[in-house]
Amino acid sequence: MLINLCQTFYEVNWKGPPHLSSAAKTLELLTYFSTTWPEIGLSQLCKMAKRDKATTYRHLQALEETGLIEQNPMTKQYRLGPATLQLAQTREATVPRKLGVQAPLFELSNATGETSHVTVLSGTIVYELASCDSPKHGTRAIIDIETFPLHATASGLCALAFGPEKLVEVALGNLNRFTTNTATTPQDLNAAIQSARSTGFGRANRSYEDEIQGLSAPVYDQTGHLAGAVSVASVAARYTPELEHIIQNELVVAARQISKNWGGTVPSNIEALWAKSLTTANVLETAS
Amino acid sequence: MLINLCQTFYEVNWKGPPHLSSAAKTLELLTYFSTTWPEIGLSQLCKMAKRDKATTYRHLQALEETGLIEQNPMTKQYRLGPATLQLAQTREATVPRKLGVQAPLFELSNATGETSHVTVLSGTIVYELASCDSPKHGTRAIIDIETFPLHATASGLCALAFGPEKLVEVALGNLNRFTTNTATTPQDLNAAIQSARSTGFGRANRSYEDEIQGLSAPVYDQTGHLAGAVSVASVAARYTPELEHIIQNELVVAARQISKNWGGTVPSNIEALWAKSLTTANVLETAS
DNA sequence: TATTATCGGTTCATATAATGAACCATTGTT
DNA sequence: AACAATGGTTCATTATATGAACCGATAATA
Repeated sequence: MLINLCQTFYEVNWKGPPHLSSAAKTLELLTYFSTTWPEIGLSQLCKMAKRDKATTYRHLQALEETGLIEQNPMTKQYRLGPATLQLAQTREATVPRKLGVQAPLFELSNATGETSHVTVLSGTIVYELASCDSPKHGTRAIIDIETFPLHATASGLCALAFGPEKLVEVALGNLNRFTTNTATTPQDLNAAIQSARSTGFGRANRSYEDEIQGLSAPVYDQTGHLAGAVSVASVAARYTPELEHIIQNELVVAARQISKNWGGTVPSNIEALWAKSLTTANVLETAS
Repeated sequence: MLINLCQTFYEVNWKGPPHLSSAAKTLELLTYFSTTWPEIGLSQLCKMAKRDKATTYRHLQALEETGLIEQNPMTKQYRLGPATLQLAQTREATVPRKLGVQAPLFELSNATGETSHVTVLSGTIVYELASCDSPKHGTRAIIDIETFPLHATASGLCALAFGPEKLVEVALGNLNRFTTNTATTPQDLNAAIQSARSTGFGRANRSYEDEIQGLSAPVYDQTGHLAGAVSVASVAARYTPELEHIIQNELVVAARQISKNWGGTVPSNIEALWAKSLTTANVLETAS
């Protein structure tokens, strides 16, 4: 698992896998480049990756030969290269994902007044695919990570609850604490997964970031398996049962639409869970 | 140099570099995926890359761990993964290129009635960045390669003529013949380079594909060095001096605009070459 | 101006990690 | 039922990656 959640604090808590293939080590370098840190010098990258300079240099050269990175001729620092654009173009031509996501996300953000985003599951990693802000509120959730921890985010919980079983093992092996609410014991995590499996929604109640409440619904593609999740990240301070009800309704709409755009459909057991959840929510709402 | 110009004919003429690092061999696998061949099985990929199955499998696993490729759960074949989208997003946020290219390309195709495209130079490789068709003619050039040979394309000649000197050596080491017009001797190549240096335009007269005539102008970025080229690919059958004159005029406009959008300017010596070329063309035109 | 501390890049003996022939388990075809 | 594909795995061999020390250049420090 090659995840760098927060490059800024790379010094602390680095615990690299004991044995990585040379190729994997080379590819891992790519994860250090981000929009917040787009250019990295050789020495800096060595510190980040905790690797030798000569090795890192050779790895960078391999990446440069294929155009995945390039050297800024002015600063001598390295940055992602044009080959990345090629690959993305081919990927999107092969498996159009972003295309089927824009409109539903826009609707979702509009209807809820909150930030929405879509993630995709590939292997054991949950990736950010697209996100959409709502201008309704001054404060809003900002999605600035690229890979989502399975155990601490609504998207991740969706993957755990409705994706391949092996994911749970992976998640159990990596129960990082992000906030006081993060599930860091197998018991807590299983409870969260069970909750998702009984409601049809992944829920992250300030478990990844303080003040952010995430709610998430699974999305399917033509394989019939879980392909990702669509989520709404709300500012916890203004989270109410009414808002949750709205979000759940809109999530269901978006999840259906995105699944359709990806060539799949939401399985009937998930639809049943949603129907139950929404009815219950309705009851609660009318009771209040 | 990791170039796979035409994966369809991988069987013939494969002559891989003698020694590649493991990482480089892993990355090379990425080049076999294209829009025309988006999914590749393990055995097939072994044949293409002329590599052992076990090795290829391990390489694929490394790529899969980072999300650069994924396995289609239905067919078990491999395809590019979602991480490619992440990288492209970061790249475009770091070095906006496509953004500054769309409008000028559209204008260029419109004004010339031909297919136009922009390439970027990274290291010693010329990459396709974007292209734009014109609906004017039924027959039109289709750009379906991703990396452009230096010695046989207009874009490549621009890079050789106006880019770093070392490119020439690289090009001389790889004088593949594509058509009967391809420059396959150092003499021919030098003549083509000199022609570009004296006119300010790269020219590929059916040297890469039969029936395609390419014309190309250099583009610059904030470093002050050549960053790429903007080109028009015409169907040779309808290529006339008048059309060439139009294309040259429009190329100059596009090259200036794209350079500006990329934070650079066209150097005055190039501008001088263009001024001379266009005047000469004018004379020819009025004379005819 | 000399000193020091960076930086990106290079070398070479060492030992670790990549390799591929042969293997297995499935699947689909004849 | 035999065959020929496929994706995936094993393990002895050895080729390949590694990193401490080094270089030259640049830039800040004294």
